[in-house]
Amino acid sequence: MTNAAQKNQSGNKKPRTAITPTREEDFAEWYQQVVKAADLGESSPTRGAMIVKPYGWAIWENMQSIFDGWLKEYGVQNCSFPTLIPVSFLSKEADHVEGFAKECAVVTHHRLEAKDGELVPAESAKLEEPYVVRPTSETIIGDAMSRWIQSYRDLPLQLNQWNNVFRWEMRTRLFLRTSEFFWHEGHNAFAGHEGAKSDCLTIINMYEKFFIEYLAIDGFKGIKTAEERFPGANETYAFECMMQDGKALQAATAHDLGDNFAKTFNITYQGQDEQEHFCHTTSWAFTTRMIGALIMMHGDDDGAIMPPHIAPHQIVILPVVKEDTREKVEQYCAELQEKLKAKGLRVKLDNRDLRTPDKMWDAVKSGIPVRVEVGGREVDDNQLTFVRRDLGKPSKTTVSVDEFLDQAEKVLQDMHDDMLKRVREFRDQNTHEGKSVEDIREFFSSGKTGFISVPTTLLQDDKLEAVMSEFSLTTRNMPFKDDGKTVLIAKAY
RNA sequence: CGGAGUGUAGCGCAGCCUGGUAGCGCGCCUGCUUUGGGAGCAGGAUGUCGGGGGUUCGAAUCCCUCCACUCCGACCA
Repeated sequence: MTNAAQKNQSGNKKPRTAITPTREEDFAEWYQQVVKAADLGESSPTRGAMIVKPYGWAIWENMQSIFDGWLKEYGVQNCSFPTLIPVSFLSKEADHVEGFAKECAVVTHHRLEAKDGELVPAESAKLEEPYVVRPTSETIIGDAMSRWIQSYRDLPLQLNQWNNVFRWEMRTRLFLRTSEFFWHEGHNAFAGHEGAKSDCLTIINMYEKFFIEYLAIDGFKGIKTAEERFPGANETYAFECMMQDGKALQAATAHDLGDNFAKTFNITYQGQDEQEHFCHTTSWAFTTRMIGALIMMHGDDDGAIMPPHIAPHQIVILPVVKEDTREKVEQYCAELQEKLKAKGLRVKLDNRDLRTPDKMWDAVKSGIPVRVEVGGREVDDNQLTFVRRDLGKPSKTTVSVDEFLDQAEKVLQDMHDDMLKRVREFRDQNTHEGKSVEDIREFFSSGKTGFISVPTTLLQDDKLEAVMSEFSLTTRNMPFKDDGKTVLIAKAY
């Protein structure tokens, strides 16, 4: 740690950056500090599981409400299945078992009893068949589908649930990988493979659109290699993003399960041909991990930067009061908030009894897109001063209230567009082309970070595996844009 | 789950080697002055030293054990 950073942490000197360390000094530690500084979440007494704090949850709620609307538009219906799944269900699909068995929490009793001053599972209350806390719900939904679908007229069946799942992860990081996480899981059934495949493509395109338009993030849409597929899937479509440290993060997936689960759970329908057929099913999801992605893709050394269209608060108003101006400034700010709210904007008025600089840094660290400062001068001139979070102090502008009301939406949209542009430039600048296994070795041994794009034919190269394990690399996906002729290789979260 | 490290006030840490029942900075509370890029002075509150066991007259400190967290792997959204 540098001297400056130490002073920063002890709080004695004016800090260089609001977050210590900087991204360059220690990206992993920077990430954790940003999560803490923005008050998004924290670890919990339950091993590996996180507490999502109100500000973090507000982001998730915004993601939910927007995407949920899109799903309904597409024809998907929400529903709810049990958190606990009979063990026998999970063991029915061979690949699926292999994928999830080793990370399942298991419920074996239904009662506790006091023993030596402690509560322990009661022997007499042992379950005939244990349950697993769902790691994902293909099995229990597959079972229901087998009963719900009888005729071709019942298809397609499109279901979704917003819930939490549990996977006993060995190594956890807040929002990126926790033993419990929140997501939506969609499960659709179709008459044939055509429907399932086109469903996956529709969904992955919806994810892409959502990420671009609301989260200001872009990445690579493509198909997973066989090794990286979801357990039990015939094909996995994935959206891969590049974090600011050059590592990859899988942002969303859609799985073409073929008739694998239909065969295991007997999901069949009678067609117009009077014959019995197996359905083709899909499953797809994105998770609270996206909150981590927002931090790692947009954040800077002063903390989080929230994309305007998903930000819990798009604008924060800071009253800058002196004793003699307090009353008029506070009233002016309250009116300003109402006017902005009337335009459909999410506006926070920070009336807390704190010094202005403290409130200001709070707004900076939590990444509120636009900060509005109002002091006695502005009140007298019917003006306000605003700053864009991503541009910082140099973007400070003083305008009349009317002007701001007119342009607020545009300021937010401009910020969104700039954020997206920066993300795309970063992605493109850090995606390199390679032709051979040697190119991969050279790239990663040079200490460079990012993705390397190589011909798919290299997957058959005997020497590939050695390089992959030498640098802890993974194949991310085979991007659509190259028609499956290339595969992206990177370190991953 | 393998390797490494860390658990002491809300946060960051010192004290541990050489046992004698706790300290610093920030934060927090009160008062006054302040408030537009992290304020100043003065007073004040806060700890079962991660849990359990052992050694000892006495344990934050020594020993055993469990747990949690962080980092690097393996596994995965």
